[in-house]
Amino acid sequence: MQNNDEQGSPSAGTEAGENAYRPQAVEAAAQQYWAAERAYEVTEDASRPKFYCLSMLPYPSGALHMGHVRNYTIGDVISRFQRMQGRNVLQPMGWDAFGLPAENAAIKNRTAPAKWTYANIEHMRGQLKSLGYAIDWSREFATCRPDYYVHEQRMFVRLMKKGIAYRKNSVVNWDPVDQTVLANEQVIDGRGWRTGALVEKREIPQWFLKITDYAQELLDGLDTLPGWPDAVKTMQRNWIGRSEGLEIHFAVEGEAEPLTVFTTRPDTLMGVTFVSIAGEHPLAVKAAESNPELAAFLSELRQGGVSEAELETQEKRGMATGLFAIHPVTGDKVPVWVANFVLMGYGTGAVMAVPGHDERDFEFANKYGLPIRQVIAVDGESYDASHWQEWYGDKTRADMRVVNSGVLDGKNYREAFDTIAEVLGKDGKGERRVNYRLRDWGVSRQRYWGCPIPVIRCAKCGDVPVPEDQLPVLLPEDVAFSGVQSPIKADPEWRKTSCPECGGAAERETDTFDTFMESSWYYARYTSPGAAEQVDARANYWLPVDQYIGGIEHAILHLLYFRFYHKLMRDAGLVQSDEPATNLLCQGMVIAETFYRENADGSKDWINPADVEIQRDDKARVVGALLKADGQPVAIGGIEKMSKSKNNGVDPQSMVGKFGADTVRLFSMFAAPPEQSLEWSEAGVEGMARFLRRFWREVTTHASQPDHPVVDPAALDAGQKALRRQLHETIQKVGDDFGRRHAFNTAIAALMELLNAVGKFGDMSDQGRAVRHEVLEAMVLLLNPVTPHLSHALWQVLGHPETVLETLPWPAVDESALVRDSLTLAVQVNGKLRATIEVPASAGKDEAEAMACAHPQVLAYLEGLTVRKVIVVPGKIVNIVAG
RNA sequence: GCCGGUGUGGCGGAAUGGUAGACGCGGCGGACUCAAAAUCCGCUGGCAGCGAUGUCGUGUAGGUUCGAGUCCUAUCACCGGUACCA
Repeated sequence: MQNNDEQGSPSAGTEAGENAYRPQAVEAAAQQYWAAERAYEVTEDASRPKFYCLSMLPYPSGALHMGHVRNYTIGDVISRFQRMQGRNVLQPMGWDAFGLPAENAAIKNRTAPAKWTYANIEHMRGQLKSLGYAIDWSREFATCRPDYYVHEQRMFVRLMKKGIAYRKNSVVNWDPVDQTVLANEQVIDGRGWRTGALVEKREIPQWFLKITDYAQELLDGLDTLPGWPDAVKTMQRNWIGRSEGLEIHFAVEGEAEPLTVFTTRPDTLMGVTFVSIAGEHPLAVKAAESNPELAAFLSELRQGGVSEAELETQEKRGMATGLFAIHPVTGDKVPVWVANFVLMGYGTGAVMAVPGHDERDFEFANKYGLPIRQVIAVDGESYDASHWQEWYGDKTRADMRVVNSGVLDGKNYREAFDTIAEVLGKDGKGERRVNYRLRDWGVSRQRYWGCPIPVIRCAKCGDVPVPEDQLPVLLPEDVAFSGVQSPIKADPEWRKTSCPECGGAAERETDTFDTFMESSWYYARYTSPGAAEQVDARANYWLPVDQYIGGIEHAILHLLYFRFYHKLMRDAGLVQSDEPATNLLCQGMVIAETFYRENADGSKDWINPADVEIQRDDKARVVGALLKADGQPVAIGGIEKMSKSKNNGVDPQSMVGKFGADTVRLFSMFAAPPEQSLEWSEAGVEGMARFLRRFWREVTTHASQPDHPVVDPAALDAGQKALRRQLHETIQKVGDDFGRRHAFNTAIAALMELLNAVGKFGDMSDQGRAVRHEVLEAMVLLLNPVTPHLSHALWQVLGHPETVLETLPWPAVDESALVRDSLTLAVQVNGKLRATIEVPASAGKDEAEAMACAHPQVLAYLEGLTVRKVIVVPGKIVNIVAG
């Protein structure tokens, strides 16, 4: 059905066929040559600067999608560019092979997750290879193989011994019908996605890594990363959430243990009118034992999922426990309430409530009729307990003062903070404390398709790490997936073992690791293929990663665990650097238009953009769309992230088949700057194919011309000089755009402009052909990072032997070619453009000002006005201020 | 809810406080062709004008500046993350 020649190679079968650009043949030849030469396999080389260019490794979901193509093309352009700068470039690839989708596929298709995963890897590797990336495939691995995860297990048992890995209870989503733990993604509107049952919160024991021990270092480290985007660093800072405050102990009537709260606003302590605790707090649980109404409320709070987005958007609700806390300064009794917005996982699970000066407490107090006390005042504002105002909660205002608070009266935030810290400290009722929002990393998953946690549970000895000589703990791959239950949890035989310490009967841990564990250290493993330990000395040659590239959706979790794990490896003596990557580029999503038809029952059938024809009015505005198959209208659903559910994904493989890899690569780099979202447009892709055909034709036509002398800069006429100047300006811009700005789209635009100029340059004289040759040869090299197959072929057309282009140097800028005789300046009158003037390049400010003021159009605007001031920006603009 | 980001012609985007709309797509007109495709040439932000040109214009409302798409304040919409999707 699909005939490539019909759509892809328009000149096939025409007279120009001999000379035509045939991407399939060009790409196959280049890829074969690179493979035969092992062109991109690298080893450590102390004589050259290294460059480690890393793209986030793919999850083998089944087929490559456009997001992968974009990610890996950005990495490949940077890699090839850096090679042409003389660097020893490592660009590896692997597979993040454990994960939930393999289990879902297993349940749906009754296949083993391992089989599904390996088949996907085979398929996707072929797809990646067809795109011609300069990858060192000899370093490839899949994280689901024991020779990969054994190192992760070994690290974990060592971390247990260090006390960094520990076990505690924490809350999960529980599906009461399937009797399984659900991922947050599997909870939809508070119900399990398969069963539709109301989800409950349930506490179970889980393994954690003490990332909070590294909170301060992770925070401080951000200041050592100028090559990371500010947005990512800001998000990580806020996520870690360092705050300085006081931990304050409230005695509770009838209880031996005090109730401890953390607050950043001890200056408002005298405004405390109640204390709020989480539903899971031991005090609340105890109080509920003798209070059926409270018990009912607590069980209501247990309904629903555990995600922060769900918890934080719930209506604020609470109930009195009947308990009273004693105010540490006044000795007053204040009630203890359960509130659904206090989370057991944060801080101490209890907060002091200051409704007068905290907006959430203010709403809560008004809802439940709890007292509100003003303890802060600012100049010229009166306090009204029925309406919240911004200044109530603002501790930064210079004129804020504490009131109604005894010894604190008249003090500002800082003074009151220090005073109360001292007062409470003396009595042992409170102390200064730095708190982090960051919580320890829960690494346990109650799933099958993951790395087994190497722990043995013994009734006598407790949790015992699996001895290192017994590692790896293997995950069986040949399993039947009967229901939703993990096969290793369902199999009593797998669990059975003996305790390494007492030798008695014991059971293996059946939970597996969070898949973020594998993706936290894979970058280090690429440097040390085959190493007996996690990494060897080679890691210190390649690390840190010089350029890391991946989606912005990883800004917090993956990129924080990645930094944390690197520090764990450093503290284990495995690597020497403090941070894993010096530069980070976060690419945007790939999006596309969606189309659908609505069924009688209101459901929607989503139609792929490839099957739809767009209708436009005479101003080219989109007015509708037709299904190609039946010519009948379809509805337009808006532009969204490419996804299976909206059927708006464009298959990279079919695009490569139709246009060739170079065209696909060129479009994905041209259509948008890398950090913005990219809208797929097949018409846009056709434009790129057009550009490459024109370039091909220009080079092959030129190559068929007679020989020419070398360029003699002194002998050039104005037209030849102008083209040569544009070439060297373009070399300068493309180098800067690729190397520093990562503005690939504008680099390509400049190359298109250069080709347009060559197309108009009809000069067939000796020097004309010599300049054209210089331009085309440089363009082949400048385009090589983006369209390496085409450049590989055209380099030979230009008379060179076949070679790996990355062994050639990047074109050099000839500064003397950039010199201009005159410059164009914009002339403004009162900030509005009124004329442009040509001034000699040597002209100074005074000369430019004089010429601007003498311009007839400018004089017309100045009539009747007095010139008050003239601003001259050399080479840019003259602004005449007159009135 | 909270944290971060984005908003410019019909569309993707360009403009690193200095001529808004480079480059590409789409559209319109023309050349070539028996015809079509491909290719090539010209035009293409709105309004007014035959035109030269004028005028408005970067989500919305203010502000700073000789000069603001760019900086500041407020606001709206959309996107990403929110700790078990990866």
